[in-house]
Amino acid sequence: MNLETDDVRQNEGRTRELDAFDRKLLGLLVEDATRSYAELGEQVGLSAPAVHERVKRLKRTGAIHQTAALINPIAVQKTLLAFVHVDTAGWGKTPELLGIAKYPEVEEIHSVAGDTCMLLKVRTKDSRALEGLLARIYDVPGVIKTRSYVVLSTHMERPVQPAITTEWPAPRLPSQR
Amino acid sequence: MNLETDDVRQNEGRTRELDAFDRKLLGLLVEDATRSYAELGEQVGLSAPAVHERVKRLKRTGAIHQTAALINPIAVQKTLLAFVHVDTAGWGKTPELLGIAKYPEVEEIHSVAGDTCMLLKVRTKDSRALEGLLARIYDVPGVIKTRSYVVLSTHMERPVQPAITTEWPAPRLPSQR
DNA sequence: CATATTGGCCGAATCTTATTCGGTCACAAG
DNA sequence: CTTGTGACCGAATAAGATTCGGCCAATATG
Repeated sequence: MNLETDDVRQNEGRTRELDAFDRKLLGLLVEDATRSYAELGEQVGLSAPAVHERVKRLKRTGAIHQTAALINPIAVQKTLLAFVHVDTAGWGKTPELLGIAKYPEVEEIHSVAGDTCMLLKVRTKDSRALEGLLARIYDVPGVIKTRSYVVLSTHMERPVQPAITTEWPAPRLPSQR
Repeated sequence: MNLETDDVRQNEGRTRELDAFDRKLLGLLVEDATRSYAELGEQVGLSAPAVHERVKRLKRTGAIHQTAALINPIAVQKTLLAFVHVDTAGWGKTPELLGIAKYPEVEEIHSVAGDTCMLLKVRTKDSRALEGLLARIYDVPGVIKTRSYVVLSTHMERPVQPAITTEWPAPRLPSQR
């Protein structure tokens, strides 16, 4: 592969408004990133080189930040999914807490508004492993308590979708209740 | 592309234990699914055709269920991320509630143990859109109330990792606290 | 108004990579 | 011991990615 080719990472800042073609391409690629440029072109009505050019730009500008294989948690022995709310004394966004990112069972770490400080999405082999992870979380200075929501079943889980609902249907009126 | 070629979807059931090569390949592909088979082979110590064979099997057996472009929420105008806990009267897993899956801002729907019935991960354009979505959730018969945790900042967010922590370091002993 | 300049598209090469195809080897069952 | 079976490899082939030159429209420029 040539150097200078496909250099992602440059011009991260550009956000030159996505047009209809870009949106469609994003939709198709989120669904299946293995499609050929020829097929993509056919779907959106462009030639393969034109699609290639656009996809390259989407990557360059960061609209697409990664192309990943999504794996089945069961296949890799991660049967337990849980969301852990962490209350901390003071400002929870400490390097120590972020340090738990080193464990591959931690998938997300967010600071949230509401009665908790941090929210974690974790996926472990079993409850034993969740316990091990929670123990490590409690080790972090400033952690007051945690509340874990163990997932019983997942009805849907998908990557960020490019589509946006522009018109929210009116809720049923109170009189109709 | 040939028919009969690359038919994923068959033999979903097979879970013939993943070996070290498979794990390494999964790790590499989760990180970047655009790598060539030659490069993958170099990394794990196999020839390109051998890698191809294994990756095909990983897809066939469902260990890899999708290859997706992961997109930057900001690029598609989805600035607001929130986790919504939904309390329902009775068993919340109704078709009506699952019906909200049709909105592209809904990324996850789980049934959870704990004081709530369902947990949603949603990503919207702004708080206005979150309101619109919540209105639709309240429309579902049986929904008692919701609690939303709005994300202020995301410190980490990544796909399912194949690695597993086998030995959890011992927590600090109480005497050391 | 005439004319550069730019950006984006296309078809036609070209080159890289995926995929297929024997053939070999190790291991296990008969 | 012989026969399968599964997985590997190198080489050959096919498919797809990437590059290239030219074209065209929209927009600046003199």
